[in-house]
Amino acid sequence: MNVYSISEAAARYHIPESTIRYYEKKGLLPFIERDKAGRRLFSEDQMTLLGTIMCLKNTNMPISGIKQYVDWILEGESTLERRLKMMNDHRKAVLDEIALMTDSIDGIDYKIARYAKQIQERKHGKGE
Amino acid sequence: MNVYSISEAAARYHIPESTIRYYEKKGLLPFIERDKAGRRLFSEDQMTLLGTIMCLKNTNMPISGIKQYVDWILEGESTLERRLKMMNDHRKAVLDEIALMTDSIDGIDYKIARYAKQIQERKHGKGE
DNA sequence: GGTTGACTTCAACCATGGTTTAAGTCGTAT
DNA sequence: ATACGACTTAAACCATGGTTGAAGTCAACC
Repeated sequence: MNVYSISEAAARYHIPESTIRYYEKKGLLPFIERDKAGRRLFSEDQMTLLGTIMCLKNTNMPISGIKQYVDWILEGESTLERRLKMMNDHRKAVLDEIALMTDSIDGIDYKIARYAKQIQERKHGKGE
Repeated sequence: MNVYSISEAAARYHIPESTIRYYEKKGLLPFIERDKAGRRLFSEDQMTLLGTIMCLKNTNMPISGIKQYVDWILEGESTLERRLKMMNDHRKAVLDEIALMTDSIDGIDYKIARYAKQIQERKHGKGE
């Protein structure tokens, strides 16, 4: 079984090592082995978990929510339904957030159009 | 010219009054008049500005960025190009963020599919 | 004329999500 | 043997974006 150092994990997900240590301390990355010098060794499974954590983080799930999710994974099969519901609820929340952002872009586009027009008008007005 | 109270402004944009006071203190809402009892009176223009601020906030522009934008508005016509560029840059950043979220949803969907399958399998396995 | 409701100010407080710093350990290359 | 780079810990520090509390003012209703 291949293992990875913290710098490899950090590089793979484009995050600082300090963030990974912080996540471990918060309980998002349980059971990370160490080599005899005390350095973290990430298994393939833990890299995958970190990938999942990044998906959740990228979609603005709070640390506390991610922690709950990881705790349910550790608890085993009996939490499958809860995990499924959590992911489904989260998916919905993310789609809502994207919709809000998309709507807000319309307001921004309106500003862009107005500024572009005003700048054009000012150019044409020059020298008249 | 119609004017609005802070509670009307809060209701219109679904935010707490405390947030509006906070935004004013941060310089996002300049020149708000008061009645003789010291209560804020929002003009139609200021309500519109608050609407724009909410668009920027909903798309995760930091307060400092919104402040810069408002300062440029106050500075007048000479900042039109800068405002246009800012809105264009922001638009691009928002689209990138939406793309990242959309990609992350794929990871979540994968989990949803796996959990749904595992739950199904467990059901069928029961009683065998 | 007293109470109620909507507002005011200012400062203190809070959660979130990390980042930074200091001091130290280990393995390897010179 | 020593210097270097990669790593470790724990605690302190930081920015962001508000929220909350105390104490007070004012207009209007009973």
